Amino acid sequence: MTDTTKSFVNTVELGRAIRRKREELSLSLRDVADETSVSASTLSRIENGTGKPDADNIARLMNWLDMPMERVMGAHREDGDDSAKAVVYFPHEATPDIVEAHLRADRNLSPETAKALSELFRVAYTQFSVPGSDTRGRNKRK
Amino acid sequence: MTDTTKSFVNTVELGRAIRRKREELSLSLRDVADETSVSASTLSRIENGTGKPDADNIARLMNWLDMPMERVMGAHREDGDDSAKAVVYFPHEATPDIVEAHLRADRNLSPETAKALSELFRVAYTQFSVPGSDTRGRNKRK
DNA sequence: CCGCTCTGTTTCATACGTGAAACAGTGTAC
DNA sequence: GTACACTGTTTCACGTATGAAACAGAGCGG
Repeated sequence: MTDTTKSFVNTVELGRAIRRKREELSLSLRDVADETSVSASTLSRIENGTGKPDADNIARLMNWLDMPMERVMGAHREDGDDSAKAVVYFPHEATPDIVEAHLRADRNLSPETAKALSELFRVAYTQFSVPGSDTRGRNKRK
Repeated sequence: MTDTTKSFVNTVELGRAIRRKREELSLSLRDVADETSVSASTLSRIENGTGKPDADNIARLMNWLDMPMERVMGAHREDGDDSAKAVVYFPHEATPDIVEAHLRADRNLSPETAKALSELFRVAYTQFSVPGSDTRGRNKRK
């Protein structure tokens, strides 16, 4: 199930980002629909992570979010030495979810900071993540 | 204004890039199909610019091309340069120093977390940094 | 209470992208 | 010749993403 070689488009992340920004701006689904030319129904499905959005719609929404494509369409394959791709090994084993949980659990942490850092971590992680699987101690040497 | 009605996915550019690299490597469609998990038929259609590929397939092929998503999705600029490097634009204006200052100022934040996150941010930032946000100038300039 | 207007969600028919397989060439060997 | 192994292209049944419209609910004014 956690086959990273198959699922390239992180629709869940996209959906959450959209909902977050939309609620932040107090916009309705139809408002965003008007702005992005993505129908409200499709928008709802995307926010709820149902199905896989069309490429055009993804692009439109990424544009609306002002979010880099790599954030959602990050593809890391485990093929050989492509030294061009930077790989970072994070201190301790940590996944975005774990970090986010940590930050969220830290009640003394200001919400903005927690959010920003969580988002930051996710960006960096999805970009640099070790090709192996999740929290396993297997880090691939280059 | 935000004429999002335009097609964001430049399939023609993608198709040409694939064909170019494929022929450069003297690979058959089925070879690339094996490498990318994209069927040869779909690959042929993409190379010929027929239809609009699935988001997953686009991501797989971008990965195979080692080409940034912006090249195909969103505002694409005409440029003969093939410099393909992953670029991440962090949300909001944030430099490692600013973030570190924030973390340091947040006294309620556990020191280890603060340190780890600060370090993490610096690593990610220096890796991905978009020094001038040079060529794009689309927005989010700094 | 009854409309009215907003919200997000969910049918529903349609459109289309998909991969397997069939097809059409093109060499190359025997 | 005619087999065989390739190539790229296209057909075909199927799955599914899509937007319009219908739906369910909340809030509000009359």
